[in-house]
Amino acid sequence: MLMDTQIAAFRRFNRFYTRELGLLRRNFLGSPWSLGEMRVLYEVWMRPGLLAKEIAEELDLDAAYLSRLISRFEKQNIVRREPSDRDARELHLFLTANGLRQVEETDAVQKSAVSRVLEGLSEDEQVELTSAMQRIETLIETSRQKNVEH
Amino acid sequence: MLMDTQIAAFRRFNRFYTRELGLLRRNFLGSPWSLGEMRVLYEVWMRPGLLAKEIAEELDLDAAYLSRLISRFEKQNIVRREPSDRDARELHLFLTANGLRQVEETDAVQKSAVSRVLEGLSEDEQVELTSAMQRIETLIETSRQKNVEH
DNA sequence: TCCATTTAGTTGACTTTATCAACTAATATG
DNA sequence: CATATTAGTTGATAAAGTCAACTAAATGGA
Repeated sequence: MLMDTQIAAFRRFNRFYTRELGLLRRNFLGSPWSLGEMRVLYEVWMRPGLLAKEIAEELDLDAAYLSRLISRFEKQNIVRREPSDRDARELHLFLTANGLRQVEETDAVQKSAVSRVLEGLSEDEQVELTSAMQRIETLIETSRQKNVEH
Repeated sequence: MLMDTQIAAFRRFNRFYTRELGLLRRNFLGSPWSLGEMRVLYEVWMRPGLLAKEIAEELDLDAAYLSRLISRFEKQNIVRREPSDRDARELHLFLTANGLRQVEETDAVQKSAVSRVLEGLSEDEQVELTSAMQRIETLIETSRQKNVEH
């Protein structure tokens, strides 16, 4: 059984990538938002009209925490809440024009942070890197399926 | 230039793996420590006699925050501080016997959490997964070298 | 139709995590 | 020796996250 080596490699990667994500995170400075805030805005950006509840599920955030985040975004004129026609409890979320502009700016900053890493590699290596990432996603999803089935 | 696709894939992976690490994190429940605490203890475990300063650099933690973490560990009889002979400002850190036992227990829990993911895969896939992880580490390190040079 | 239950979101109180600046004591350096 | 630097601590806060109680609306029977 090679399992033990595999486990060690897996965990080493987790430590490595935690640090790596931490480094990238510093690059978000310049952006006015934390990683968590950015991910909420990213969801609203990608799927306009989303409900808070759906974001909470997607990102596994506490409803109370999220509600406060969104209130703050609304006060700052970044996000707009729009009552649902079919269910008055629901509030659909949208970026305001102002919010869209800010999110796009931040997105560009993050893009260039990632870009800087890729630029340190040859084109072949770039493909290798992102292929490896895609492979990991696929394999972990595969494993999750198996674990859910049972 | 494929760059844009690469950037998108890279960032998708970052989002994916952030979530993934978040899930693993929940599994640490059962362990009495947060991810940050665990990483500090892990450092002391792996490199007995370490200084707080070295941990702060390694994990990029605030000195004040770390100082308090360590004080708490000391109160809980998990970590012991030992003044350095050559420099009285320095405090070498060690796990106590009690601390060692607890860290080992937690380590086993984490191992089995990772193990569960691997078990959802065939042996070939397991190797593929951890190879992809190692490849990513190597490539990102390579890129870092290039970026540091300049 | 009524009533119990569930659901989306909010609010208050609180804990944990993290940051910043000011500080002490020890060491290093010119 | 005098000044600057360093390891670590402390106080004051801020930011992030959690939990329970709550409101208002919708749902699903009996």
